[in-house]
Amino acid sequence: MMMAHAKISDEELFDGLITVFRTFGYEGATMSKLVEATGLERASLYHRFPGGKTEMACAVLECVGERFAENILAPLAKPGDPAKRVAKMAKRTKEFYVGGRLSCLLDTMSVGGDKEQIQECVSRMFKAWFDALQKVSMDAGFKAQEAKQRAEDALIQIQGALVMNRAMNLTRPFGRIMDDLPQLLTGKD
Amino acid sequence: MMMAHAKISDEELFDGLITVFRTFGYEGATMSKLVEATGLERASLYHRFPGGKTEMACAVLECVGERFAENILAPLAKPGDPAKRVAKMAKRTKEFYVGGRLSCLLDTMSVGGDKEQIQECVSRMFKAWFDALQKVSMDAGFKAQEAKQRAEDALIQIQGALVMNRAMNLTRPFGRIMDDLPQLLTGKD
DNA sequence: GTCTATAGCTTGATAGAC
DNA sequence: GTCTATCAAGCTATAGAC
Repeated sequence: MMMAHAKISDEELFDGLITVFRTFGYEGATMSKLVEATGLERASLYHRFPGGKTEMACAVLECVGERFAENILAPLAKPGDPAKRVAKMAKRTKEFYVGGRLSCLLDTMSVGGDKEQIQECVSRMFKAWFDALQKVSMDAGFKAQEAKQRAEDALIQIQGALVMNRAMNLTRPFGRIMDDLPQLLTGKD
Repeated sequence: MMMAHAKISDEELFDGLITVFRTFGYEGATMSKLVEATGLERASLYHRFPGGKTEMACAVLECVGERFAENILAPLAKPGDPAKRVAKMAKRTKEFYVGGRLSCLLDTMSVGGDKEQIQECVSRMFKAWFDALQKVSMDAGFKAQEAKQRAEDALIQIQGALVMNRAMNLTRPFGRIMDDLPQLLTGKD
């Protein structure tokens, strides 16, 4: 029996790809899993991404980077009280990772890292995240060096909490870390 | 041409297996890579681990768990000043992860986690690590609840720093986190 | 206890119809 | 732009010689 042609939107397509790459990492994200998650056949995925799995992975990273910038980092650059901006960012981050139950794509995609192109994408996106955190910390009155360290600490704690959640199924630490972010980045609640 | 029989010690064998699983995760650790890293042929690996890749992964986790308990967690349970014990633990941890340049096996092995047996191993070993940290924090005078939170924070920061190092090639945060561990876990330096 | 050789399946990727 | 059908290569795992 012939299957109905699945004409899906870019958003649906990327939702499927993101889920697979985030859950299984680059190596674990097989074409079969990507086909199942998107509803498109192999050849259709290759039509959209002629560079194959590597191009899919990079496109997925870029897509998540854009969504992250719009939904999570944008509030950090708005005017107003830095502590309130960070609180908003923390709330959005909690939602983005579903209370910590989802892994970070940048984490899982960096495992095994023998594809230079992917490592470069991951590194660049982490840098954008870091810069946004450092900037809001400086807006709160911290000098560059102090703000840099606080931004590092924030990223470390977010990533660490997500790892602990994946490995031990602990959701509480992630929530606590998120709630403490305004204090960490701005010195105030 | 016939290859010389490679009779290697259990330690050499596990060194090879650990390196591959830690670097590439469970999915990325292919038999070819394991063969190359250990110097044994496929069939010889299956002779030692009849359960195949899954059994190898579990054995590797147990082996690392033992080494970790002996070299890193043991100093925590010795008599003496808790802050000094933690400092010793931190020093050993730095060496274990080569200044942060190596990933944590528990992290990379938990990516993709569709093998229940492996997830159970990872979770159990994290628990042992956590318990040792909580205990030394209680030895330093903190009540159970406070010590639990400090142990959580310590694990989160260690894991987070290792992720940041892998993804962004930043070694400095890991060293700083390690140096701050005595303060975090005991309240003193 | 290690090896060579191979089975059977899945992988990433491509050709060509519609 | 999606599909079916197929490829060569790589995968996990096994059989059997020494």
